[in-house]
Amino acid sequence: VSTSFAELRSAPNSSYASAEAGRQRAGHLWSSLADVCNLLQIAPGSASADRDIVFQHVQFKAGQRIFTIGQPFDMLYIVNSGFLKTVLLDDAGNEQVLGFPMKGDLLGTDGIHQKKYASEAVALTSCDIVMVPFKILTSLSRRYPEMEMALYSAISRELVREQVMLNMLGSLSAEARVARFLMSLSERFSAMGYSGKEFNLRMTRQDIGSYLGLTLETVSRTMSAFDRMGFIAVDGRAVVLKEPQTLRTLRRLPPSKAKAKKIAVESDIIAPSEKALAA
Amino acid sequence: VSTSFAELRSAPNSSYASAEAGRQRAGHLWSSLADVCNLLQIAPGSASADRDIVFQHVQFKAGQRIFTIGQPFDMLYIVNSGFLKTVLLDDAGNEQVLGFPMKGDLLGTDGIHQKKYASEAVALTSCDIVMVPFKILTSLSRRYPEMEMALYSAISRELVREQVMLNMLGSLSAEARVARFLMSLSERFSAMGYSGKEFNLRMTRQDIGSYLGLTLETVSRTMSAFDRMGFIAVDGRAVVLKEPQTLRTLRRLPPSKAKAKKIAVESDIIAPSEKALAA
DNA sequence: CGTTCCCTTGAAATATTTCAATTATAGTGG
DNA sequence: CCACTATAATTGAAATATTTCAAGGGAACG
Repeated sequence: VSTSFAELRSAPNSSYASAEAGRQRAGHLWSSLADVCNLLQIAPGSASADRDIVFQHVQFKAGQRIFTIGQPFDMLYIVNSGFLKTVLLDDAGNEQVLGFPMKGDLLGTDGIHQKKYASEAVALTSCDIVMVPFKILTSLSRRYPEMEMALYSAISRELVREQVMLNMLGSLSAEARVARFLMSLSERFSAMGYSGKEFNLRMTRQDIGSYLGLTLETVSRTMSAFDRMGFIAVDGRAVVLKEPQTLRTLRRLPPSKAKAKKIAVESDIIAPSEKALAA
Repeated sequence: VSTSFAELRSAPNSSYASAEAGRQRAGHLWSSLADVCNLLQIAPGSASADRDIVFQHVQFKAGQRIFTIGQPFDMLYIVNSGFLKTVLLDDAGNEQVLGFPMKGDLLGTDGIHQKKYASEAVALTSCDIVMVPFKILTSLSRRYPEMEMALYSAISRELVREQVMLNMLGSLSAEARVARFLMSLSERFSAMGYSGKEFNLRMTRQDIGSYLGLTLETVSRTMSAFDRMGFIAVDGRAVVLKEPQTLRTLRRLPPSKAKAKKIAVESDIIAPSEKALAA
């Protein structure tokens, strides 16, 4: 089931590579409007009949930026293949990871407001990206109402996704955040037709930590703990989900219970398999 | 300068009042398209000439819900006056505060995607809200391109606002979050023509804490600390900003410095005014 | 004028970070 | 192809920020 995840994963994470931002070279592929609708999981409606409009693809290598903060906005991007991260940069140049776009995701919508991109997108692996000029999209909206709704819907979905993240950062423990992160990846891989049970992380612990509002050490420790508890098997970037249901519902290791376990372990009265949990 | 903030502020915070959700009574006011553009701070363009379309207002009292999670989406709302909070509810019924909309803010855009509202809006004070049927807005978009852009722009702005919140929750200390929250309120009050220096909080410490990913006690303590340090004067919900510049740039009390101060205080070698900071 | 909710403050508990050292992994160039 | 270097991941121990628990006082509302 799981397709070859053994692609390159260079991601040199070069902090200030805005020089290399932009198009690497003219892509060789083109997509029709129907292709794009399909990628975005939109019912194409009558718009799919439009054969006049095609969209160019561009390829990016790991580490390259699709667009950068402040760059004039005129284009939306749709991921056709590959994995990316979107980030905000503070004045000190520190990255705040906002998300990990993959196949079917729409990028760049945050640029509409100020006519400049508010975040930047970095390729974590080789990527194939469809370029969609915003002007063309709005003109299509006028001709095909279902395209209009699709665009609103895509942006609205992004909004909801961020709301869920805010909720997560505002209310969940480190364990719960990591657990949900893994499940979210799992679901997205499944939706793409890959295995939701076994997959490779494309981002560093640092990236995950930034995304979840945690330090990389906490992420590492939490994953190791999940491994010891038998919820997952983790080896570097390779992850196997063994108890998805546990991960899905994990909110926090109940403090009272945890305390009880700790005491129990100290007095050696519980099974060794449970010691890992309290350790 | 500061207008009468001494309105009612009941906000009984009644957790499950979905029964009272919806329109309180038919409003007596109506807005033209030009009024709406003005409220949203949009250049009206040719659309303002359209006198055929008017939008109804509705009044809400503190504690009432403008819309609730899961309710079928067909309407956007624009705040004409009053203060609200938008919240997410988890399965246990706990509120996660997403924002504090006020005059000029657009509500309900998160409902576009699933055709159901993803969050709910609760009045914190009496509110006057303009109802804008989404269908009418999209039909206007087709007639007036500047209306189309205005709508995209408003949603995009919301997206950026949430990104900034994610950054805040992911990377800032409790002190920095509270400081930025106060400055953000200040700027919004200023933009509305009120005093940005002195204002009343319309939300509880609980609400602020939820919004900032902190407990209400931490919010209270942090504000008290700012007061002791002379950055603000706080008395319940009344706030006076005394050193906005300090608040604006506050990232975290530098640990090394804080430690130095602590030691200094313990050995009684620094000025009393500085003791508050280390205490 | 009592009841309820809200705010403040302290002290102890605890989750998470920070600092530091070690091992693994991937990409580079001889 | 191998060694070399830089980046990434793991883990421990100590430091620290924030939460939790608890109690008292204050403001608002009916």
